Amino acid sequence: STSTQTVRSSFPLNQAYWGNTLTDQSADQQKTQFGSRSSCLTVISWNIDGLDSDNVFDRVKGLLSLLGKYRADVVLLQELIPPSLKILQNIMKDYQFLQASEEAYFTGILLKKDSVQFLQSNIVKYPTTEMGRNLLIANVSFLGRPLSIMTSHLESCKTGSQERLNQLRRVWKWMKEAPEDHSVIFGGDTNLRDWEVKKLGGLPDGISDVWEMLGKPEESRYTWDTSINDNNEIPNSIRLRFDRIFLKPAAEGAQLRPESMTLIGLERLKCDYFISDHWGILCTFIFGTSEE
Amino acid sequence: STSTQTVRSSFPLNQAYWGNTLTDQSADQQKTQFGSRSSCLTVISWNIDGLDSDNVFDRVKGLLSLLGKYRADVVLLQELIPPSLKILQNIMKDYQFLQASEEAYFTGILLKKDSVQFLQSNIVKYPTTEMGRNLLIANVSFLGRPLSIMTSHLESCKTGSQERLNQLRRVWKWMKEAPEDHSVIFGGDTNLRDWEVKKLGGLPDGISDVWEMLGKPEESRYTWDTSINDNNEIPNSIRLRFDRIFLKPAAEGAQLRPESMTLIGLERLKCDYFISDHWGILCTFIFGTSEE
DNA sequence: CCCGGGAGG
DNA sequence: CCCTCCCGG
Repeated sequence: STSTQTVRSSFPLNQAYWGNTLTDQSADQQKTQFGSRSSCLTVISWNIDGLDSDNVFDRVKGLLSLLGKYRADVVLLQELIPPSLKILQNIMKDYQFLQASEEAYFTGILLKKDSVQFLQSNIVKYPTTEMGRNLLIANVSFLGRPLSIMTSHLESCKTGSQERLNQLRRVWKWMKEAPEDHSVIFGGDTNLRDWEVKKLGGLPDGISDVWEMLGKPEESRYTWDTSINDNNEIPNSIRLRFDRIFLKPAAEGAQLRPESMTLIGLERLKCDYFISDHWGILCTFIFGTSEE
Repeated sequence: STSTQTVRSSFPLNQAYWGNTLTDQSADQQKTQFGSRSSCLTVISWNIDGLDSDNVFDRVKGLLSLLGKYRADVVLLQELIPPSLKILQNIMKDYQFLQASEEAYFTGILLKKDSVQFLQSNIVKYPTTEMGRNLLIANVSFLGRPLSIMTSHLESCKTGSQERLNQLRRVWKWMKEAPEDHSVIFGGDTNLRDWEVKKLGGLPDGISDVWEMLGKPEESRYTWDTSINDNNEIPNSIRLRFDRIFLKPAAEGAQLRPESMTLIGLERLKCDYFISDHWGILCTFIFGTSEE
């Protein structure tokens, strides 16, 4: 349609296709292209490095391109900043935006309106954070089933270990205390080192690490990888699994289980930067029984 | 005698009195003054901060003054450097010197010849030290009883924790494997934090921390204390019990037990420095039965 | 030989 | 947002 063309030309990206004027037909085709079915839940989690002010516009364009390509039901973003948020909101009219703050940088939950029904949200404070971090929660309905969606950007840097683990315990506590009939998905930049999780005695009963559930695929292990990503100009090759997705399935009924996990944002932009210093995680879930 | 005067005047310290020409009478008076008896073993352990090149001569003079004041049977030094060692050797003719290395800085054991009979020595390597540290052992006879005397300067700094604990395990192993009829005394700069000992499950059976045996006296707790000692110009007040003495009594016969522990080197020199950034430990032991 | 922060790789 | 080194406190 003309209006669709207008949206495209006002935002000149080769792969960009956005707007609430997009026909249902083309949206469905899009979903089919990436193997989704209507019972499949697609989640993206991504620290988009709002603290890096270089090439911000190019990087947001690249982000929009990929978000448009995958059209995830739920997008969990960390290090959103007001200008980038504004751009996303202006383009992604078919998503509902929740944000954990208005200032500096913060997390956000984007819910695809046509598949995810927003019910309520909650912002949980981390009382001792020195970096303004918190936990953002959205309770939603997806295919008639209740979901709790959570995201956070846990305290950064090796030196933040103690505080980060306090925050992680709080995340797990909120996951555990979610209603039993809710499937709970946490996705975010945890800044975790494996030894830190070990230090807490591993994951609590009932909560799983989605990457581990999928058999620890090497190709989607490291979400922060300076051997490839040089946005930060770090000469050493360091690879860490900072970004993680945790799942607590509902106690009864069809169980949500992970189907795939892929890293996104691996392509270099024309400006030679990557969209972020983190790769994004694209994760699909499906409702099923243990029998199938 | 004239030669004694010569020694004194060639090393102009108010409190210095040294030389193998010192009369037995004055030596005994000296010992009596500090409460020693012939069955009492006096041990000094001290990291004399050879890595600090400021006021070296003044500091060595101060050290000599105190070593002369106490005339310990055994002196365990860490951070000896060749020039300081040479001065000590030239003055302290009544001591036998053992050193763990010839280069850089190293530990030494000084044995008072008229009370301690040297039998043999051993230098144990720490295979993974990054700071050239090792364990120096002397087997001696004191009052006809066999003693194992050990000293070491365990890996420094908070970051050296892992290596330091490896070294500590090795020290304890050598203490445990000393002959059963030997009393074993380790004294040195362990650089230990209390949580590190806890991490190893505490002291092994049969080995005790002398400061703990004496009831953890607060006044001899912290051997490194920047609230008083400003040699390192550290503005924060940090107090740590880096320097420790471990004891493994002989399996049979009269048991060596600690009698007192005092910190030394607490006075400021004329140059306004302390002798070292560490206090020294002055410790007395006595042979006795558990009945007395 | 404490700790933290800042620069450079 | 990695690490190491250096400096100042």
